[in-house]
Amino acid sequence: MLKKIKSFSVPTLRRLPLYLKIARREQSAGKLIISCSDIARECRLDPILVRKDIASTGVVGQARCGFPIDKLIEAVEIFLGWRGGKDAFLVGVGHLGAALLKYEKFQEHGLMIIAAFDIDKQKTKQKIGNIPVFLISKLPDLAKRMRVPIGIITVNADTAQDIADIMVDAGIKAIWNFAPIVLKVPESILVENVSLSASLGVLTSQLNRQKDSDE
Amino acid sequence: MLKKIKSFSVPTLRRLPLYLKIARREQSAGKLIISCSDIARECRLDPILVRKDIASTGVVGQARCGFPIDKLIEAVEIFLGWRGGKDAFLVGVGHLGAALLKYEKFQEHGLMIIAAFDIDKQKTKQKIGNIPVFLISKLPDLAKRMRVPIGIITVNADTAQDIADIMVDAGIKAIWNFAPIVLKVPESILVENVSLSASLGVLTSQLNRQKDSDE
DNA sequence: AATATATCGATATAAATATATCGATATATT
DNA sequence: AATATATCGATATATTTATATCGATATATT
Ligand SMILES: NC(=O)c1ccc[n+]([C@@H]2O[C@H](COP(=O)([O-])OP(=O)(O)OC[C@H]3O[C@@H](n4cnc5c(N)ncnc54)[C@H](O)[C@@H]3O)[C@@H](O)[C@H]2O)c1
Ligand SMILES: NC(=O)c1ccc[n+]([C@@H]2O[C@H](COP(=O)([O-])OP(=O)(O)OC[C@H]3O[C@@H](n4cnc5c(N)ncnc54)[C@H](O)[C@@H]3O)[C@@H](O)[C@H]2O)c1
Repeated sequence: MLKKIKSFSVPTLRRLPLYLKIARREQSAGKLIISCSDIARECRLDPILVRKDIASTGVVGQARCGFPIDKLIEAVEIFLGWRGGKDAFLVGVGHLGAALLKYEKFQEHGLMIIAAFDIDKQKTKQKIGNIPVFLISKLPDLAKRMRVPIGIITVNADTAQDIADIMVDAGIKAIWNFAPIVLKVPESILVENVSLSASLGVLTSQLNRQKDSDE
Repeated sequence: MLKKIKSFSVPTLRRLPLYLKIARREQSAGKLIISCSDIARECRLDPILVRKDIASTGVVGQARCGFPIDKLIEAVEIFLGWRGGKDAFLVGVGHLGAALLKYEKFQEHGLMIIAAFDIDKQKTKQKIGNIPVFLISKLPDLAKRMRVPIGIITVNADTAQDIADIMVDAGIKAIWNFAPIVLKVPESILVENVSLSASLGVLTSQLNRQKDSDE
């Protein structure tokens, strides 16, 4: 019974952060109202699609004018779970992991990376982006005590499953996975994969086809 | 007339790299044949979906057995444009850009980052991941002379459009954009965005909804 | 040799997503 | 004040994507 969560369209969830970014910028520029058409033009999307996406956050607009920016921002932030901020642990302080730790904008997305972990003792000697790095062995205890909901995986592909297992055991509910493998986790655990291969596949495949048709 | 390129499903293009990775691994392990069911199980997808995806690459299988791995790999690589390798320039040697430059696996995806560019002269003093870094002012001439098809954007959001303009002028055909903005480019230019906000939006939104239903 | 079974490939159906249409309404324009 | 217009919100349609069904076939099993 409880399983019947109203699930929202993933494409919608992926577009909303962009609308939010635009809305915030316009708000900073002093605007009080923004219309779906404005957003759609900038995103190069159909205004009807933007309106439907925004409708799913529950915010109500004004005919002929658009949406009050403050209400729109609030609704989208709440809908995305970006209000308040969620704690996260990052595991794998390598090239990519360090880049993420140094990225300051995640706070705008309600993500607080409060600690990082690595197996390499050298990495624990310094803070990165003002975030402390601990030995991976410390993760379970810390995660349980602090009830950290999100784990970020930036270790090598062949270690990623082990780290996922550790995270699940430690009570982490959602995993943001940058390693190029499909993690095996219990159904109740959310996994979102960032697959650069997938993205690159779209680009190069289309590039190839375009070239073929040119000649 | 020429515009009528048979376009393939983007979801399919995004899944194929994963199948390829699995196929390559199984080939290394000595296997000669692989079935859609095998791949589907590992990817946690419906075998029918995997079969349809693979069918779009044109490879033919054997009833009751599966696909010859070598033929499958060849077909997917060709389909994705990963055979031969495509040259790319990267602009913005900051935290993220440097991580990408140091990532060795892009060659497996047919991507050869042959040079990087930055506006900061300091960055040009050293190779990163064995890739030379030049001043951004050198890009147009080099790109034109070498006919580089792909540009990777890892500069700050507020500079990304300028860099895109420079790339388009320099004859680059496809842009892999890591900056969180929608680039304005001519229709003929391909753009693929890597949006961490989008990915994070899916994760946190679903996490929120799950939590709501728990209590 | 006969039978069972797993898989491909084609076709059909279902579900999800995107686009179109239309009335209502708030503002701007005449 | 009357009219035009841009936008919302709801509903309808079209398109895309995913899943199901079924016959053909190659191998394994009895
Ligand atoms: N660098 C990129 O641009 C890039 C791009 C796409 C995908 N990825 C993926 O991201 C992941 C990380 O890539 P990277 O380039 O940063 O690799 P990296 O080798 O630089 O970093 C991996 C880090 O993980 C740590 N680690 C290894 N095993 C561990 C364990 N058991 N517990 C804790 N820490 C452990 C290592 O010490 C290292 O610091 C890989 O899976 C890679 O495929 C990276
Ligand atoms: N670091 C991350 O984890 C991360 C995550 C998501 C998105 N991004 C996006 O990726 C981009 C880069 O992020 P970052 O953290 O690496 O930033 P960064 O500030 O570390 O790097 C930006 C680099 O671009 C260079 N640059 C600026 N203007 C330039 C110009 N006109 N020509 C050439 N080079 C120029 C800077 O000198 C710097 O080296 C940003 O758009 C950011 O939003 C980064």
